[in-house]
Amino acid sequence: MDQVAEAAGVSRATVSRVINGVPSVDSKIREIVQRAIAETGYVPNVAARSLVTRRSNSVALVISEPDRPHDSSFLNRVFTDPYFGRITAGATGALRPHDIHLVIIPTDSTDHHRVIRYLRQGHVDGVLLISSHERDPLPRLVHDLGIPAVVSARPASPLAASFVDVDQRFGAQLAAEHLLARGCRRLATISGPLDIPAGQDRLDAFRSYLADRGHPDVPAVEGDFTRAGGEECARRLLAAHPDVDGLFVASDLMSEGALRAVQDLGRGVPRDVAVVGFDDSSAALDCRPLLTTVRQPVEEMAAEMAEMLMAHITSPGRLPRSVTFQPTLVVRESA
Amino acid sequence: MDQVAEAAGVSRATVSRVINGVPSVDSKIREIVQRAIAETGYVPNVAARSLVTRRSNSVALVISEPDRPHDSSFLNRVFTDPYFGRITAGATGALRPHDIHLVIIPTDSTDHHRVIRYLRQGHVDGVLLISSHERDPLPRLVHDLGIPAVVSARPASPLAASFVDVDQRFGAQLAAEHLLARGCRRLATISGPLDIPAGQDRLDAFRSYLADRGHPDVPAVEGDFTRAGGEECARRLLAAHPDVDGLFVASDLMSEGALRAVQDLGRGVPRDVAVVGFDDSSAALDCRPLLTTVRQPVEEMAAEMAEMLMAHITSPGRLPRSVTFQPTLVVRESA
DNA sequence: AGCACCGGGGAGAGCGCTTCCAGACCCGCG
DNA sequence: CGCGGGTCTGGAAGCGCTCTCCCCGGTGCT
Repeated sequence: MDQVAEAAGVSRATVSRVINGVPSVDSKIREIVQRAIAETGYVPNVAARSLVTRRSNSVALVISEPDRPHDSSFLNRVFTDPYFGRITAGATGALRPHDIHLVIIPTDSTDHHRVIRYLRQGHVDGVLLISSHERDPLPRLVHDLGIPAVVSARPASPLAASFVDVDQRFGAQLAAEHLLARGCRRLATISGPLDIPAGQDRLDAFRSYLADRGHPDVPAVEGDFTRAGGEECARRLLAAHPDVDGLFVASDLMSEGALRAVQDLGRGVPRDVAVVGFDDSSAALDCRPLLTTVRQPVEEMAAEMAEMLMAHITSPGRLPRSVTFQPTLVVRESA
Repeated sequence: MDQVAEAAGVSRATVSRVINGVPSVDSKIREIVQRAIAETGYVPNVAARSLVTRRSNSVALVISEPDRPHDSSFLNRVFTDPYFGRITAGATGALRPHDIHLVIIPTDSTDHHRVIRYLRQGHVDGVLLISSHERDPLPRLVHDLGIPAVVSARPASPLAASFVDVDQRFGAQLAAEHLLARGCRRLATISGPLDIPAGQDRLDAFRSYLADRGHPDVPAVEGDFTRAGGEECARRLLAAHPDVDGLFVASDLMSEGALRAVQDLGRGVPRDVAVVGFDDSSAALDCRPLLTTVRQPVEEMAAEMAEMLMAHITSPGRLPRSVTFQPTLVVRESA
C-alpha cells in the first residue's frame, strides 16, 4: 500500500479512500491512484482490512444434514441432491452484487462444535442455515451465538430467527387437486422423512385435502428424499396397495426411483399410475416419463435468504421476519 | 485476550503461547490460562491472527467446470455429480487433523477473475484445483499467482505444478480385459468429453488395447459425463451398431443413463449387452442391474492432494511432484 | 560461594489496513 | 484585502494478535 501511495504521490489514507470508493476524493487524484494500483498490481490484504472493519465480507452457507447411519456419507447426499446446487446458485447470485463471498460448509451432527467455533472466530459476517431436521440443535446454537442468521425453513422449535419457506401445505394440495382432476381415485403418497417439518406438512396437507373430498385413509410410506429410497418405497406401496392409480411423491429425487419401480412392476405411467413429484429440480427432467411436479422456487428462496441476511448484517437491530413463497404445479408427462 | 491475561494473572504473550500450544509453558500456568479461557469464553480473532502469521488456515477447493451452454447451470452439475462429493469428503478428511478449513469455490469461465482475486487477497493459504477441461486457463492463472497449489489431474499444457491422477489408461484396459474375458466380441464405448484428457485417455487406451487383440475400429460416441448424455449416447450407439454386446461407459453417471437406454431398447443387461462403467461412485449402486465398474479411489486421491498441498504450504521451496493411483475393477451385475 | 547457563515469562514492536482529527488550501463574501 | 467556511488530504492511532528480544530466577558446576 505504501508503494501505491508513493507511486501516486499521495498518502496511504488517500489510497485507502480510493479503494473503498469514498466519494470525497478528487477525481484527478482518484484516477492517478487507480493507475498506480493497476501498475503495482496491488491487492489489499483482507486480514488487515477485516481486523479494523470487523467485517469479513463473506457469509457461511451451512448445510446441516442429520446423519442417517444406514446410507453413505452425508457429503455424498449433499453432492448428489440437486436441491443444494439450487440453493448455492440462488445465494451466490444474490450475494454477488454485494461483493460477498459464500463459504459452503456441509456438516452433520458430528461436527457441530467445529462449525460453531468457525462462526465464533469471525470468519463470516452471517450465516445462511439450511437445516431441515426437526431436532437439529444447530439453529438454536447459531441463534445463541448472536451472529446474523437466516434459516431455510420455519425452525421446529420456536426461535426468534428470520427464515424463508415455501407453502408446503399448498404445494401438497396442488398435487392432490391435480391427481383428482385427472381422474385418479385410489391415491397414495411417498412422504419425506417425518422428522422434517416439510415431510410432515406435505403428507398432512395431502391427506387432509383428500379426506375433505371423500378420500380418507390415503396410504403413505415414509421416504428419505433419496432416489433409492423412493424406489423401495414405491415397491412396498404397490405391494400393499396394488390398485393405486395416483401417487404423490414428496421429492423429485424419490420420484425418479418411484417411477422406475412402478414401471418395473409393469404399470404404465401415467396410464396406470399417475405420479406427481415435488421440487421441480433437474431430477424431474431425468425422469421418464418427464415428471409432473410441484415447483419450489428454490433459487429465489435462497436469494431472498441472502438478501435478508445482508439486511441483518448491515442493520444489526433489525427484527426477524419470514417470507413464504407459493409453489406452482408444473405439468409434464407423468400425471 | 487482555481479559484472559488478567484473569489468569499472566501476560498476553503467555496466553498466546498457551493457545498456540507452545511447549515451553509451565504446565500449572498452562492450566490456569486454559481455565481462564474457558471462563471468559474467549475466542481468538482470526483476522488479527492471520494478519501477523500470514496464514489463514484455510485452503480453497476450486471446482472449475467449463460452461457447456446447452445444459443447465454448472452449479447444478457440480451438485449432482457424486464425484465432487467424494473429492470434498476426501479433502476435508485429510485437512481436519491439520485444523485447516476447506472453502469450496465452484466456478466456470465467467468468473475466473473473481476466483483469482479471491486467491490474491490472501483468503487462503493454498488451492486444490479440480480442473479437467483441456483449455481451462485456470491452472496456469493459479500457477502464475505463485500460491501453493495442487491440481487434480495432469494439466493439459505442461505446468510445473503438483498433481495427482489415476492411471486412466490402465483403468480402460481393465474394462476392456473384463469384457473380453466374459466373451463379448462386439465392443463399443461411450467416452467422456474428448477435450478432457481423462476422456481422451480412456477412449484411446480402450481402443488400442482392443486393437492389439484383434478388435480394430471399436465404435465410440462422445459423451458428456451426465446421466442424460449417457442415455442419448447409448441410443445413438445401438441404433448405429445394433449388435454391440459389450459396452464401456467412461463414467458411472453416464452408465446409469446408458443402462436405461439399453434396457428400454429391449436388450438384457448383462445377457445381451454387458456394461462396464468408470468411477465406482454412488451412482454405480443406483444402477439396475448394479454396475460393474472401474474404481477410482477419488477420496484417497483428494486426501493425497490435500496432503501434498499442506507440504507445499509448510515448505515453500518444495519441488512439484505427482502421484498416480491405480484403479481396480469392481465386478457387480452389469458385466 | 560464585558464576555460567538455561528455562520460562513479560514488554513491546509491528503485521496492513481504516478512520478520526486536524490542517491546508481555495473560494467567496464583506 | 482579509476572513469564514467548506472541501479534500495527510498524520497518526489503533484494530487483536504473534513473536522477538530481554530479563529474571533457579540450577549445576567449579
